[in-house]
Amino acid sequence: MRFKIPKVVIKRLPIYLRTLLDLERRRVEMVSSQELGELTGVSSAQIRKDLAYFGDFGKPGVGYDVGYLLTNLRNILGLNKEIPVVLVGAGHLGTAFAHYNRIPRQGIKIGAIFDTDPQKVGRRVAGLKIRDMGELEETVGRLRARIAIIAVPAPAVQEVTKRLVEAGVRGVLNFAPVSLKVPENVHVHNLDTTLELQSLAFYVEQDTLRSSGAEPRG
Amino acid sequence: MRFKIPKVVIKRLPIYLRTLLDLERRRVEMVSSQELGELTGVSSAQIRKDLAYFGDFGKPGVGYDVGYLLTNLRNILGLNKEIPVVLVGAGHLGTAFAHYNRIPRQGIKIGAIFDTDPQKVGRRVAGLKIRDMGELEETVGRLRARIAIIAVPAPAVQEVTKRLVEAGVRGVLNFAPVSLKVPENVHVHNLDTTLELQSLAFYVEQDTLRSSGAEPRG
DNA sequence: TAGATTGTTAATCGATTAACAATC
DNA sequence: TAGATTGTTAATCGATTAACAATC
Repeated sequence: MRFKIPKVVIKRLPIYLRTLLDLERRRVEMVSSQELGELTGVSSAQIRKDLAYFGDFGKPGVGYDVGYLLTNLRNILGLNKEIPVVLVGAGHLGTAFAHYNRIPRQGIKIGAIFDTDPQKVGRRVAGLKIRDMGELEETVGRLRARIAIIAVPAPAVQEVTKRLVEAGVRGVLNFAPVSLKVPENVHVHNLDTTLELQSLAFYVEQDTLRSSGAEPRG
Repeated sequence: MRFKIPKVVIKRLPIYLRTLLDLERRRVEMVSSQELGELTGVSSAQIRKDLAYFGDFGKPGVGYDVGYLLTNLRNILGLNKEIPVVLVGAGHLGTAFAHYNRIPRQGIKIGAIFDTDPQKVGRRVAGLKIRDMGELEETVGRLRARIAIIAVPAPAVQEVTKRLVEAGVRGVLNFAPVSLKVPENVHVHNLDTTLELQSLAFYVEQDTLRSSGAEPRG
């Protein structure tokens, strides 16, 4: 990249991608930043600015070609080829994830599933055989997996992450409520239901207080 | 609240809460903003500023009393009492969520689980009987549930949300990859694995290009 | 051409960091 | 008291919005 792209911009690109896929499915050929803004909830100015970090994809007076912008977004995000990921943990959450991603989306394909439980090892989930954790390093290397989804109990997450990183993983999607320590060349995205629920509780509580006429902290 | 609290601040409060719970478990009685910062990855100045939105909880020269700050954070987030939530969808993801929250954490307690599938209705998940969607409104009302977790297929999410909101729900945790339309007094938090994976792909791809010496877009 | 919409610059808004007087 | 750390103000940094010349 010629200069640093803000993280908020990268977070929005998949939203644009999803919306454009929907437009493509509906045979829409051109879209303006205004229209895309209404569909995504992002301002038109912001969309134009976000896209301009990566190139000039639009035509003044016309808008953006849906197919052309889709191709470019896929290239930017690195989704223009198959991306093998490994899933660690075949509990309820891991199983849910495996089923949801049974069919690869935008190149992202689960290449292997691991678990420690001997009862589970060898069984199949979403068409994939559950492997023993002992095969982790070898499999990650063979698949050249750079991304891992971690759906193991919180106490095991740090150790699993360490092994994955040593095996070559550079991006981790973590579902456990822990702050992972990783080298700075490794990227962690957390999906923490507890944090989201607790912050949701704040807003719901606020609204309840307000509507009941109570006056917090004077 | 006397003035508007930034959303980023509210998102950090549960992180402080979690870390303080850990300190309490380890019998630590006092903590400085500096120490809390090292444990959470948030700067000490930011922690002091965040907390100061809600009151003066610390003592100059000493720091924060762990128990006292915990109590206050619980009060701020509205977690000082039981918070009934309903879970819609008893598929893999809903089941994972139910098992993880079998024991209430910080007051948040699953009060009911719903599904449309007649095969599932009546069966038990994490000690709770799965109810038919027909009971949704009545049950939400009876439990006075203000928060719902939605773990149903994407095409059903908007309709389910509409019914929940009409029944009194004001906060929604949505796992499906859709932009929910809700009245402005309803809060939606999205946990979207697809978006997180795709943005992760960007960073991993970048690093791969950089380390291989390739030069993107000149 | 006339109308529409881009890419980009300048203005605004908001959040983080630095610094320090107050105070335990 | 001397040392430490808070709460808060001012300075900095970053992201969003507004506006418009360029151009299809």
